Amino acid sequence: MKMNFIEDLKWRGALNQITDEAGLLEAMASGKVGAYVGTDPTADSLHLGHLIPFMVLKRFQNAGGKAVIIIGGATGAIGDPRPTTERQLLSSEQLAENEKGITAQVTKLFGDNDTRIVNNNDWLGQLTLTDFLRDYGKLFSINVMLKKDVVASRLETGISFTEFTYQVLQGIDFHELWRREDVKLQIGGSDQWGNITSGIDLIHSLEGNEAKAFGLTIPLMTDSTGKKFGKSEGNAIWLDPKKTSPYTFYQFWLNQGDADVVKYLKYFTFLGSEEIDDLAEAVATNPGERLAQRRLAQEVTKFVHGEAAVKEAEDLSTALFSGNVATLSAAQIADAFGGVPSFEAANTVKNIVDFLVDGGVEASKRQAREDVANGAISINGEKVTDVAAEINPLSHYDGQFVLVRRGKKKYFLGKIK
RNA sequence: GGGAGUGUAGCGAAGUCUGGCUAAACGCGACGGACUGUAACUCCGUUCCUUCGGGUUCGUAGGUUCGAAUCCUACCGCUCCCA
Repeated sequence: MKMNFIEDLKWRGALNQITDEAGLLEAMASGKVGAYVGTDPTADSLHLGHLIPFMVLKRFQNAGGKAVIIIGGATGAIGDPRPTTERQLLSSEQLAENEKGITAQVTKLFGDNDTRIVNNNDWLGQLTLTDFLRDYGKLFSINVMLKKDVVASRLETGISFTEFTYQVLQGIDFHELWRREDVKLQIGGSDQWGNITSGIDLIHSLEGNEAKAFGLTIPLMTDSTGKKFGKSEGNAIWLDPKKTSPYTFYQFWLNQGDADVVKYLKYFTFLGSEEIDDLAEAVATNPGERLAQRRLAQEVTKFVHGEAAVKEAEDLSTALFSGNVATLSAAQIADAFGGVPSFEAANTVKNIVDFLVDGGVEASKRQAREDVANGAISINGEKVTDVAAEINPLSHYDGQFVLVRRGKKKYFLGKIK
């Protein structure tokens, strides 16, 4: 049985609020309509949190819609208010750099025939202050703006006029896309509800109450322990392979707990209900197999980094967790371990503790000594427990590499200069 | 402008009255180890640096003292109340 776009989202647990479910389905049925997700260039890469609305947009596209993505060059210069504190403005250089990075990533994820990627600086950047106040400002009621959750929470601690205005800009975005790209739906995280409804209200003001415009938000993602999703050891998981290697990315998904994996399969993959039900069954009957985790890791890594990256990540995982790394050749090391954090090492014999600290594997000598003494350190596949041990970087792999393992599964690759 | 608080290790939070036993309780996080499914739970260890002698810390700068996170002075930051 085939579910429609909304039913599918509900089944996936990916629907938080929607303005007019029946109206949206009707609009989708009566012709090709567009939906958009906006993202501000607050960093030079997207992370897993950003992926959530994009996945929904992709589903919309798969359901026959047109996908539009706004890169918020202009809104990013203003800053979407956070519930607690004012944002630090980004420099225009930083902003430009972030825009470049994020545009490239989005293009990689969505860059096909049926996707439009636009930058709101193209229209917001042209708007003069007086036009802004006359054409749009009149249509926004301060009273309504003050009631938006984010603004209300900030009235206690203070909010600048700049950030207060953000919702107007996002409203203009929605209208602009409505006008020029036939976009009828805006998709965002649950914190975007206020901004989305601002846009819908603006469209109604400008185009009449009959104008079709819809909004949809996605629930905040948390793991089974209630923690915010998407961090690994305190670090964000980035989509940029230079910031988070495909191997680390793959491992992040592979290591998800049984309690979360089915939820994530629904959220982050395009697998259908039968297949996910089967995987859920596998988790219940044979959790040790981790069939669901493996499938999750494959699917998401494929979506973000491509088929080849999946194979590399799996090969590397196999090498690290089952193989004997000491027997690998230098070429195999170079080939397989590209995804592991690396450092430069001198070609001279060095004490193990100094070697680890100099390579950035350990933060201090005290820590290094502790880990060595605890048997947490392996060099080229051999455990080193003597704090006084000397490391000869040229002893393995044709003198090109030193493979360091800290703990059970953290690897570092020393490249000999 | 007046008044009352408050500032301690990554975070939270004791210690301050009654100076030394305090490199500083405890919790969280983080990092290791055992167990295991490259899990979860649980358990154990570590968590300022170190040439392992010691060194440098409790907002900042001075002062009192044999000795200060603890007492005094000034300054800076934050919070609350009144105007």
